[in-house]
Amino acid sequence: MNERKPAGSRRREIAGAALKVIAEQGLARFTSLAIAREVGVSDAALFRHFPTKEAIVLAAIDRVEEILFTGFPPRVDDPVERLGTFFRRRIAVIRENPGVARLVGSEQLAQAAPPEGVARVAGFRRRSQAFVRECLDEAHSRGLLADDVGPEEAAVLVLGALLALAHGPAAGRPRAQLPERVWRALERVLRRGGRRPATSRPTRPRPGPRS
Amino acid sequence: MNERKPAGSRRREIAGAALKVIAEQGLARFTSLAIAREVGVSDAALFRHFPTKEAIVLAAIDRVEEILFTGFPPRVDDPVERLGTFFRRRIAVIRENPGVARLVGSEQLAQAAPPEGVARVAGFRRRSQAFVRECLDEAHSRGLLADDVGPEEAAVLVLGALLALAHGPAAGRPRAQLPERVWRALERVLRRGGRRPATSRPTRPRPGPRS
DNA sequence: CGTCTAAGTGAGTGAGCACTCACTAGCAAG
DNA sequence: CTTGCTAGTGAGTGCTCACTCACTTAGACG
Repeated sequence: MNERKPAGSRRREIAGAALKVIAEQGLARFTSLAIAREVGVSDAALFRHFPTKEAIVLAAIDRVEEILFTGFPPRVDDPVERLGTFFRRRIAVIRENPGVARLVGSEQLAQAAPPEGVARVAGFRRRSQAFVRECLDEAHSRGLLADDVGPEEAAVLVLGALLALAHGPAAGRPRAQLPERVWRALERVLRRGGRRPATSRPTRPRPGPRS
Repeated sequence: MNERKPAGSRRREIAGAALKVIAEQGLARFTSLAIAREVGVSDAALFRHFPTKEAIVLAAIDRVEEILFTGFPPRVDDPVERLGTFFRRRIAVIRENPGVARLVGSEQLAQAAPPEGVARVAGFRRRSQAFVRECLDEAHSRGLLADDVGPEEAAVLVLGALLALAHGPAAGRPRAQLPERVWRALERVLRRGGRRPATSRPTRPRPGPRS
């Protein structure tokens, strides 16, 4: 028999394993046996901690929410800079948790989840989109946006860049700073007067605090 | 017994039905029975025309290629305008074949396909990305690009916008012109001198010829 | 018309899956 | 140590799915 663990910790472990399997192996290989092997127990053991496989998926969705939305929304005054902080954090999250982006972006989680879970994942997307829109609307009404780019189009550009960077290959070394360059390009494009020579006042690098 | 059809036509019909099922119902409901019901025959009949379900998926991938890459690449001299033509065509394709974008963008097809198919779908993405990069590199070397946006960043913006528009909701009426506005914003941002007051010389509306 | 080919069918078959159950055994408290 | 609790197990169970097979019959052709 395998090592025994208290229920709470096993639950988290199982949810994490589910996330890992679905992210690394895809839906087709996302079976209770695969989850169990990842944890190192028999498949029957899973059902001591969760009533169904769907419940495991829901717990995995909880984990995704935790990963995506800690320290959200960033509290930064300037709306464009706030958007930049969000952008960089999302990129970091995607880098550190490969697969999570693919999960939320593609419909894979939705396929495995009960309707409740599908709705929650859709909610994650809406929440991120709404945040981007709000930043841009605020920037617009404060007169910070360049006037040849409406906030609606700007939102598509920002969200799209995020999607493109997330779906791209795991970003080999030479391309590591690409996201940063993309954001700087975006900021120049979005900010009123942001297109003065590139030395104007670029974004603060913010090595800093993860709220 | 059902109406009999010659083999070639049935094959195409089955591939199309597979595409429809996988796009509309998702991977979980993508079963041979579902395909068969879509066509209007029994599931056993499918295997008169294809040796395996995987072979059906491969045929569906052929169909996707046909849909995505007819009239590709556009033959337009100005690289930015060429990119615009591509952008608009892709948007149109996505609009007319809902689901196809989700298929290629998300990993759904990959989950159902044998490795050969996965590679082909990855090739579709690479081909589109390479085209975008080539347009932008050419524009750059011809001095057409604004000099505060490198071709690499520009490619992320263009591909991202495409992704964001494709993944968005099926675009209710009021938002119908959003893709056009997004492209115009992109063009202003990319072109050297494209940011003179918005009345300068925006994109030609091109009501015109589908090559 | 009769003949032959092959598209179509209903009833399987075996494999893999989520989930169950009777049972084992680690661990905490008395 | 004994007792009680529960995490863990191996051997199922029933279900769905891809695929097969013996057979039927549409329909092209002489």
